[in-house]
Amino acid sequence: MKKELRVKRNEIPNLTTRRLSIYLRCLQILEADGVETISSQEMAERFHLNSAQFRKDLAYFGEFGVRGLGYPVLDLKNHLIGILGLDRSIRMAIMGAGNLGTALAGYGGFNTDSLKVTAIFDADPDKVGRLMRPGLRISHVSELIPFMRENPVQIAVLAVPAKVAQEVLEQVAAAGIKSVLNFVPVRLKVPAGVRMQSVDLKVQVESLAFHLPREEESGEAPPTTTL
Amino acid sequence: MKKELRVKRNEIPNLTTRRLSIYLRCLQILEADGVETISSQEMAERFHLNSAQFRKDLAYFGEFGVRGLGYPVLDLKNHLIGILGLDRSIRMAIMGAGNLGTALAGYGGFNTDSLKVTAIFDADPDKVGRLMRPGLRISHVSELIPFMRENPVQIAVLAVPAKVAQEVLEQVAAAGIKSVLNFVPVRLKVPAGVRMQSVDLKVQVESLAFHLPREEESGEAPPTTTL
DNA sequence: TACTGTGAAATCTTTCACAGCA
DNA sequence: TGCTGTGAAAGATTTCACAGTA
Repeated sequence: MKKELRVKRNEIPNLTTRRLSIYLRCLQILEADGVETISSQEMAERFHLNSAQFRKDLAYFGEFGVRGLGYPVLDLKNHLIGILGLDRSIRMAIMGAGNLGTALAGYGGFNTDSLKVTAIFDADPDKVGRLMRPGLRISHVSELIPFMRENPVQIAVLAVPAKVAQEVLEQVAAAGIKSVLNFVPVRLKVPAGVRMQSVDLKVQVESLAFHLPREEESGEAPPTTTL
Repeated sequence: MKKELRVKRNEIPNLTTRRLSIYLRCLQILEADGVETISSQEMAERFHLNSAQFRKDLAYFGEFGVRGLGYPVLDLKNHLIGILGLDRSIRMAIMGAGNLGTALAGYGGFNTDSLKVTAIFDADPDKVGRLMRPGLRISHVSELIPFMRENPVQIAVLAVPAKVAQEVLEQVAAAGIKSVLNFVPVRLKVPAGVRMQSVDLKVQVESLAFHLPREEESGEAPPTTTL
């Protein structure tokens, strides 16, 4: 009784979604290592995961395992690619050609088989026209809407200065981009119909700072790990 | 009855910790705007937060508000700085002077009053010695331990190639660094006594991909926002 | 009066533990 | 036998709603 997707897509826990992407990465490693079948237990040991969680996460989408044996690596990998929607080409535009925007445009994880950075925009006329790498020239933000008509992108990456972030987010939404990965450390009002994920590097560091040992304290605080 | 910290530090929910850092940022904006007092309700409206959550998050640490009035902005800001431990200097080392490492070394959020990037390491002899900016020269990884004796850092940022990530993480731990912000998209075994936060950019994008509309589907999926 | 601080309820997520199948 | 798939329990987090107070 192998069904694809047993509950509505938006009922899948957010954290499950993220783990799928991690599982996919692990399976790709196993595939490269020539492993054909793996049990949830072995998977957990090898990649520091939780075996029950692994099984339950997958169970939202169907029955991919074989009782008594485990999961067929190649098959499960392909299923995950389908579930995540990585079986087609996903194009991304980077908004902001600063330090971070430039690094992200060249980031390996954003330039894979399915994911592609196909555009980068900036407001600075000095930067516009510059070639980031063969085939990737910096365009002016005002060209976003005409660009989208020729070469639609599905995801925008926000890496602009804080002052203009809200404005650029609205332009992105107006251009019809529905998914945004935001790196700007500012509270944004998300336009209706847009899905936004924020990566806040300063928050990450400050939450590490919170747990740093302090002079006034004694006693050990047992550290833990996230993600 | 104003106590600082009513429960043990490691009993504070992880998500609360992160929000503290966001609250601090909001308060800094309010301070710059000359706002002296703010209610949890106003706070929520202005920054798209949840007012009950704001109150409850703060309640882990003491009573900072005035009933009938709200919270004194300056005072609460200073409390949060103390709670997060940003009232002292926190030094960070970037491991890996590639694309991302270089961008992070120059990232504004990592170079503030309290946070400072004071070192950057790489294994490539061609990069070693290069000056990233005045006062920040790329060192060879093998110099990490002697460097730590002279200029201890509290946080390491892992931005090295996946193949060497585990090895570098262990070197970092051996050098006595207890907090790691990891950008490498790989499952790492975290050495005992080390706290690690991972930022996985590919996972972020793929979880957006998961929710992208598909050809085979009809019907609207109402999008939402994280963080 | 207009707010905070907070128990209690609701919701969400993880983990347990085992029935059932290859 | 050795595993998966999954209800049910436990645990964590958010939200409600209101007593209490400046």
